[in-house]
Amino acid sequence: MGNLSLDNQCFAEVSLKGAERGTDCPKRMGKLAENKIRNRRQILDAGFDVFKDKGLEQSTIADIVQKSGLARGTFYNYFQTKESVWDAIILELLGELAERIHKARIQATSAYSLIADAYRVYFEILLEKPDRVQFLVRNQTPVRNTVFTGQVLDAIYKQLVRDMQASGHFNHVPERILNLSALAMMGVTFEVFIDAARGGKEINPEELSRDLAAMFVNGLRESSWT
Amino acid sequence: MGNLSLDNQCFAEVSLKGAERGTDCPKRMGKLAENKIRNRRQILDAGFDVFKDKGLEQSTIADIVQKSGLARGTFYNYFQTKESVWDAIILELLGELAERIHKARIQATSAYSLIADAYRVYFEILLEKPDRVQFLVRNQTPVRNTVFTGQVLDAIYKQLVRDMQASGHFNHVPERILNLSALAMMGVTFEVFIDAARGGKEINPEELSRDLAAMFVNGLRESSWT
DNA sequence: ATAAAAAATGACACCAGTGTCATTTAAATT
DNA sequence: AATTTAAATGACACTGGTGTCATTTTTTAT
Repeated sequence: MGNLSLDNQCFAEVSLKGAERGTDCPKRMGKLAENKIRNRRQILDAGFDVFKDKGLEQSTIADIVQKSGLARGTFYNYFQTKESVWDAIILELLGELAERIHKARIQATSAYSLIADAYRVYFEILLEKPDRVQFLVRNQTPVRNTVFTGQVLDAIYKQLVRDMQASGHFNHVPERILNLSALAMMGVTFEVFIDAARGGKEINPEELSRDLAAMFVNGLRESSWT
Repeated sequence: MGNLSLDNQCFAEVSLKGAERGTDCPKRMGKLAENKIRNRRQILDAGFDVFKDKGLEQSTIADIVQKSGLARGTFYNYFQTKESVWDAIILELLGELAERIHKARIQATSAYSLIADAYRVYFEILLEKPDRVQFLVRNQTPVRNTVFTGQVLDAIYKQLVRDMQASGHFNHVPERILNLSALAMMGVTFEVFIDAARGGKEINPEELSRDLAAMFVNGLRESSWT
């Protein structure tokens, strides 16, 4: 799996709409640059679809090329490998995820809500677009691999620890346990979601996040549940 | 990843030693059958080494064939794909793991020790043979994928839930939480181990299992740590 | 000892996927 | 409008790996 550094610098978030519509946006963008963005988008979208259907492993550059409607050679103007397409897709998704989860966390008013709200946001985001669920289920392994690797893991994991510390709700917990639990919360997230998806159970973000938070905050000992 | 059903029925655990030594064993085994076992063993061992070094994805049948010392054609008399070699290897490892963990669990005298002891056994088994650690680290993804899939997951996961219930130490915990926590414990295991391995930290099975158990039993709330 | 059966061997044909590059087409510049 | 620069195109050659199978070797049965 690539290293998630940005393969191709064309990261302008400028939506095409702006350029198409007229002059409400800066609009100092030639057709060339415009097309670069559109092509990149097309490749990413095609990649998402292909990965969703066949899984990263089984997907080939040829597949992506075909679905994108572009020519084989064009692909190589934007990405070197299918993995770099993958990385770009994940990066995009994680960006949104991280932002919204962080937002939820800093609003939390208790240890419990810090955990519960983050989980809820996570589940909600996934369920927002049905394709995302299938993408995740079909690619559990590579997603996990990307997320739990190097910078990305560090970014997410450290942010979680930082959020927990900053909240002040966990001052009493020894640091090594705090680290452990952050790791645990992340590790669990996946399992739980996939398990639910696999069992065909309807996922109830509200309930699931409540239970998970309760479990982590209260533990399993008797006094917690009587 | 294959379905872990046994590709090739030759699962006789009879060690070659018995046959070589003389008559202390049944020894009603012709050279043909004997060789079948030896070849299979050779392929599995070669597979383990290759996977350990290159990772499942990067490994090819050609690699395994070469390391095994057998001929290409011979390989296909025993396995259809590298994945079935993989599955056989994992199955063997999991067998040992499951047995020893179960043994530890049924001896447990408290909720805490049920969890802690199982974790300890798990870490110990991994550290027993150094190659195993490298194998795991190099193959986190496929291992996880195999373990958290279909029958195997069910076997391990359900066994855990059953052990917890049978112990009587968790009668007070609502069933859905019990299921959740079993999932959590499994999900965490990996993360924690890999994290330690990645960080280059020396792994202390004793301490790590204590902390994990404490976390799950007591939870993170204030009263648990003051 | 001989014949029949089982298994091992490795050369070979085959293929899906890759990355390149000479050529064409489109956009920017003058 | 002409020229230059940028990007798109897809045919092509190449490759690493696969699975097969006719032949040889080893084992078992007679």
